[in-house]
Amino acid sequence: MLDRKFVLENAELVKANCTHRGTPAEIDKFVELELLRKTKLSQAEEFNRQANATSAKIGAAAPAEREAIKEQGRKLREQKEAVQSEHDALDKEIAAILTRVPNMTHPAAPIGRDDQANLEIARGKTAIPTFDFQAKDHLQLGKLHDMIDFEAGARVAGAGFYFLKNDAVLLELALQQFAVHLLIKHGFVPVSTPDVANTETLHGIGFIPRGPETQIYSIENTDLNLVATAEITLGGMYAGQVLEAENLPLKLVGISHCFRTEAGAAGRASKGLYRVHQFTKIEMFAFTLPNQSDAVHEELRQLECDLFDALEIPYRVVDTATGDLGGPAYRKYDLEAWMPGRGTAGEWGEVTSTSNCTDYQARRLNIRSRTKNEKGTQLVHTLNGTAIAISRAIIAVMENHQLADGTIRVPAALRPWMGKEFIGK
RNA sequence: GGAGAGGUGGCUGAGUGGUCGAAAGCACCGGAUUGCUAAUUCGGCGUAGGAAGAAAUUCUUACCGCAGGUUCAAAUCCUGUCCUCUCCGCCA
Repeated sequence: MLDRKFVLENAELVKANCTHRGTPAEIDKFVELELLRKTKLSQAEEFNRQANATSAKIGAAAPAEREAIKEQGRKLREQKEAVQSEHDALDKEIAAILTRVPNMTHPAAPIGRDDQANLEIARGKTAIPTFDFQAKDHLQLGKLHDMIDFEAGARVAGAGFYFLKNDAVLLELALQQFAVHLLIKHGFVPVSTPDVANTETLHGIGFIPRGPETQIYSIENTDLNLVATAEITLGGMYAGQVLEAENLPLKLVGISHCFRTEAGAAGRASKGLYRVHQFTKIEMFAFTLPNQSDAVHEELRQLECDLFDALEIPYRVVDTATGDLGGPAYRKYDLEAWMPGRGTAGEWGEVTSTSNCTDYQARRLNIRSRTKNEKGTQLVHTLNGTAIAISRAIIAVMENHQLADGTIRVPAALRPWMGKEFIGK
């Protein structure tokens, strides 16, 4: 959520930003309602002030006068209530508009309508593999080594669910170990988070559960939802808290399962593990001071690159265009790994995403920082970044490291955790 | 899941209808003082919003887990809810 005062004072900027983002928002209406709300607020406060003053007199007043003063107080409170309810109605309407206004955008982010305008800004260290044999996709490789069972997943939970088996399980554990250990070395605090979160927390992060087209599974007759990413729980972890500035940036690496309904994704054909209803993810999250967030964002991007370089997976880094940014993101980088089994001769597929959300999430979650010996507090900035989304990382590892005989070479970085050099030998 | 207790400022902890944004202590900040030194003393010290001002600052509203209610007036009374603790039950 943006700051109301900021929107009011920068209506034209915000409007232009909404246009670039492709999210129409009623900024003019917001300005009109907000100005009205402010006058209502002052009126209500003035009535309240008078009423408080009146109440204060009663204790000292002579008994004979009390009834008259009480009556006066009653009237003032009634007037206050009347104005207050007008104010509250406006406030609700304003909040609804504001919820739909996306974050402002980093000036360097490419402007464009959709992912076609995304800008490739870097490539990984590993070259796209050229196979002198017919490359298999991860489904074929998985079948060969009995690693993935979609049929059983469907029996138990429906289409889009799966069982990992045998070496896929070792691969999942190895990827987790590898990523978590690397991030701990970079000062991240490892966290294993709840896989459910209440609706307020989801709203704070910018998700809208229980609506049409929602990506979120909700648990019936409760206020709980299955998390779509540990970003939700990691961000919510410090909701309402004031963090000491000297402890920032605070960097967390969370492990959680992620659940996504993929409603509305039916048209986006994808096979195998690429788009599934549940996967495990290692997620980075950071709370920073405002002047730290750009640097930490670059750090998260670099860490994602380090991880995929170490996995010897070819990738490109994309600077996400305005129209393709999620609501809370100020700037977003995606890593797209080369997946030889996608399309006819391989395609890029998104494997990580890191966003600087500035104070957009912190405002609703009310996460602030305090600097020693300084008065007041300020909203922190929040950032998130995928370290390893297991399902997609597995695709990239299996497909890029396959050999002519169908065995899969385990990248050196994973061998200590896998305990083997090849899958299928 | 059942029974009981409790949620107050950075911390401890008073406060059961008006004089309470809230005693006291600790911590912290500023000044003074100091040959007995983890001392003494004076003062300051919550957060958010609004108004005025160039600014220091001043005025004002809200906030005592959260949401409602009663009342001219609520930290204080009532209802709901969340959380914590203790005991019991169940259990990986």
